[in-house]
Amino acid sequence: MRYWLMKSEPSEYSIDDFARDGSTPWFGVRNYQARNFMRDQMKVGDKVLFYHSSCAEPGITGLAEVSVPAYPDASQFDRDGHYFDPKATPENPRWFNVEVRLVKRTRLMPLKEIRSYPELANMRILQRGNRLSITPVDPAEYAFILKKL
DNA sequence: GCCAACGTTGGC
DNA sequence: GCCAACGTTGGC
Repeated sequence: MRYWLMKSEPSEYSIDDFARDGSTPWFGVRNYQARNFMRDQMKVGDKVLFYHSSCAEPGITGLAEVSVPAYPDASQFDRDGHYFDPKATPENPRWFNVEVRLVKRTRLMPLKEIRSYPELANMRILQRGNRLSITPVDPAEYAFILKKL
């Protein structure tokens, strides 16, 4: 089993939206590395830290898990949508998404707090210039965060 | 709103 | 295949 951190801008999709929906397709990822994680590595049952980014208080705010393995992201075929990709076809899809299920809301663990723990110093999200919206999390890091939540 | 960091695009 | 230009991300 693997562990992941998935970023979402609360103005796009917040923990409240997630709690309302229960589960959601993680569509709209348009970065090859993040796509490859979903398509090639993420398995049902993998644990996910749900993270609010680009907002007043960025941080971890929920625990989730992969509920459906990757399949072609429907939004790439929607001509009128924001995520339309003219180079993608149903025969040759370019983008994929998994689905994730919210396991539980947690208190907000702010980015500042994450940064304060030496145990978490190697997390991808803390590295300079990191912009990946989906990053692998070390099992020990995940366990440490669980304990602190 | 600013700006550093990074990915992608496209001309050559 | 190089690399400058451009767009996006995301913390502050």
